[in-house]
Amino acid sequence: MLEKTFDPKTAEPRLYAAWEASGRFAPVDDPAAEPFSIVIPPPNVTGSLHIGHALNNTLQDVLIRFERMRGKAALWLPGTDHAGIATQMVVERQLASEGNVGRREMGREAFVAKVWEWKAQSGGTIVNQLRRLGASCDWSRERFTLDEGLSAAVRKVFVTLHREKLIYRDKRLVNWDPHFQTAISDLEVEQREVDGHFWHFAYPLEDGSGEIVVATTRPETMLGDTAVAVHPSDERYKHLVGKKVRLPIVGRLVPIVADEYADPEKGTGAVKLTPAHDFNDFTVGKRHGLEMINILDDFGRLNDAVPQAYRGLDRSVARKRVIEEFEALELLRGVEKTRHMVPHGDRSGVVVEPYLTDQWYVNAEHLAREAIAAVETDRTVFVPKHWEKTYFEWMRNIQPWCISRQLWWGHRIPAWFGPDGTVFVEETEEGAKAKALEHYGRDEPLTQDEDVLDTWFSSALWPFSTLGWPEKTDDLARFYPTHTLITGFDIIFFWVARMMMQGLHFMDEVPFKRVFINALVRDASGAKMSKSKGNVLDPLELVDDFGADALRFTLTAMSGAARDIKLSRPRIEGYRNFGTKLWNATRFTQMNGCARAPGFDPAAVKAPLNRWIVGETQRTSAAVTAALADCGFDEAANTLYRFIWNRFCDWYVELAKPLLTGEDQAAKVETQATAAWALDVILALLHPVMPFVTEELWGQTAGLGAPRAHDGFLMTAPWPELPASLVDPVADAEIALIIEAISEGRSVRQELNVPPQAQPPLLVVEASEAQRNVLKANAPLVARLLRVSEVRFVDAAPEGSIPYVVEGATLALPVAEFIDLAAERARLAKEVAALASDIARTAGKLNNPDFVSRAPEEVVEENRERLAEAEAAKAKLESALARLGAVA
RNA sequence: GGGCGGCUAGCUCAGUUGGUUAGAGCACCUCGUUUACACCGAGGGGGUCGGGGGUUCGAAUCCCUCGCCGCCCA
Repeated sequence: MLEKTFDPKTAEPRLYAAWEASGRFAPVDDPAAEPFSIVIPPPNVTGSLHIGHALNNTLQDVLIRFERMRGKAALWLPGTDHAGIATQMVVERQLASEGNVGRREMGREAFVAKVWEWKAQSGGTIVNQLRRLGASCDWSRERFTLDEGLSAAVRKVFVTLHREKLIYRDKRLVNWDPHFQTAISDLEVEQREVDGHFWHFAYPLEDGSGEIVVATTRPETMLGDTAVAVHPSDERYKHLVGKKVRLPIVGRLVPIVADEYADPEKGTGAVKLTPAHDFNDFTVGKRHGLEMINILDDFGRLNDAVPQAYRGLDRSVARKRVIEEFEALELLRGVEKTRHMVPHGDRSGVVVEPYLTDQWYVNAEHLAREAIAAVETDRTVFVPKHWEKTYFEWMRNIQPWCISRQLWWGHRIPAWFGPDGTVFVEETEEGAKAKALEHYGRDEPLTQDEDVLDTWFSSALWPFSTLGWPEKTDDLARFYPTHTLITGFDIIFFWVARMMMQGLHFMDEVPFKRVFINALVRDASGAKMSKSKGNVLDPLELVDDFGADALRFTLTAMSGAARDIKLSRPRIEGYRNFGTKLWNATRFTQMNGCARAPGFDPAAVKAPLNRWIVGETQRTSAAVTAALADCGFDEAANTLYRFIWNRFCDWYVELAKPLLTGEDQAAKVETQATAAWALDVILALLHPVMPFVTEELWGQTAGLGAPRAHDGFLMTAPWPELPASLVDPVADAEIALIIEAISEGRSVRQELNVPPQAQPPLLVVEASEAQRNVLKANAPLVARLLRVSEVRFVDAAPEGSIPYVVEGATLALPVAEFIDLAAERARLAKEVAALASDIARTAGKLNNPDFVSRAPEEVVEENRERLAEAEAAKAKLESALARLGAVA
């Protein structure tokens, strides 16, 4: 006998261990099985599971379990990402907190060794947390972006793209993060609106004929100014173009140039140009051949290109000093407050500097062409579709991708420099040496590029590098392209787009046929969860409190992708209760001898109740299958919830009780077998969403009756495929009548405050022949659930009985002695009013010639029937009301 | 400034291609411990579907417009 509730705390670890030990997380070996693969969005190796991971991985697990049960060779390939900046940051912080020397003092080799140590120590955290969630990843194929195999893939891709001139070295402005002292890509820059000022600075004209006033939000950059620009058609300044100004403080003479970049409407209409520290100024500077003076060092301090007094100052200190000096020189012409966008590093949070350096770039524009075309032609589809727009928007305006990072943790760039700066890009040092020998005619010392690659460079290869590429492995042949990618919209650019580019370029095939973009999890009030706000729900804590199934079901049921998920504990609690409900329904069947019958054929059951539940089960299985096949995770979950709770438990189990305890042995046996059959189907359908409780129940019921065709784990049991012919409309109608008779009768009783103990008969006043037969055959059932003494057939409702109409039949409860006549009149009047308004609406439609002539025939017919039914019901209730009036 | 998403019951959300009386869960009120389940059962109240306009026989659903909220890009 089952316990009263499921105990996730003990059962989940036990079940997971058993699954994992079975080796069945790996795809089946059967070459006939259709491959179905997904690759995990690799979490940061040193990270820990947050609620977003929980959602994303739950959906992946739902999908992979579904396809595995459908008999596919289902592979969910897991792994982790080395997460360059993030990990290096964590380790540096840890070193500092332990009072160690910094990484620079420590040296590259020692530092990287430290990071590996940290990875060894904390790298297992997140994958173990995924296990707690129930993720059925094939751990035997687990990969890490810095694995030797993946590193080989990275080198091969780099070298190939370099040969194709799609990777090149260039000196241009990059986004420089002074905190980490590295370049970052455009995507890693966050524009934040901040309060600032416009300072108006006067630059004296060289010839002493006056001054020109420029406005700037960044005073310190004036130390690197090399021109002033005005709009060519700006009458105020036309006469100054070609003249020079002498930069205060610096003393440098710089030209006034005419350029359309200067906006006459903005500020003073004249703009200072610092080509080495502003993206716009850089472009203008190129146009006019201006000098580019870099005034900063890697740390964001002023360098030796500025006057002595400023050297070594932090940029923020320098800003204050410049302003003070302008004031002292009486050249400050004004200050206005402004709000403006300032670029910040997304990891460091510090203000990013445009900085002139040599970096490696990918010609993303070239690679994007095919990636755009593939989505345009639906070789890869986004679900929901509208995310394609976001993808296209970015892809069509893509900029060169800066891929070098001045970090130590990552894939070191496979480029070696000779003494004269000649670069040799090869997969190995030996290869580079050979090329150098060829080039120089003798051995020359080579030094490898110090930089590493952007983490996303290796992530972009994930769908094929994890399958063994560049080796021609069986896995690669079998599982590439992958089927579905499930990820968040926040990394469409970072990751999805780049996988599309690299996959198409190197595999000539899209990396995945479908991309499902999952929602963002927020707190109950809709705010983004963050540690600083303290509104974070820790998925592991939720698993502890409610079990993994409850959390999974909640996330799945709320995953309607159009909107954010507002997660709250009461919601999870409710779905925990759902698991308990199923548990107890199983417990009930167990107590009542429900067991699988050998050779049970659901199409052959006789009792209408059993025929009905068989049909309902079929409908549910078809709906759930269609939903899951289409990434309709929420729909699948909600369909199951309604079926299991509101149909199976609320009605089937209740209606089956008399059969299970009754005298009719044949009906009893059939019901036991049907219940066992339906429950097996339910467990299978629910398994992808709630794997633990279903697996446990599957195991607990394994010994009841005939053995299952599949006697292993539910996880690998076949998915229910039931023919639509199992639906029996006659049985449906019969059960509908019974359910309605009971429901409506209960409603009458409660509304009129008939005492629960009272057991009047149920009177059947008017009903069709078929309906009479159904009510007669099921009299004990109705009597029990409606708490009436019997079902009695009468010719007319006696005085003081309370009639109600269901499915066109008139039933009545003789409960006059118990009730308040005024309450009953009110009830009837309310019903009559509701019917009257319905009649008015329907009649209005039918009296409209346009409706009758233009609406489809079946819609018109439906309305005619509806009107007739409502009118009949209204007449019955009105006569009852009249009788009551007479009594009073 | 451009784009996307949202606005439906007190709260969180469903509502296929326009077509019964717009649904569910939670919360709330009433009743109930009938041999699966109080992590339960029965019943009930509660919405002019953000505003306005339009198309249509018919609009929560399609179109236009305005408002508010959130996000992305510049």
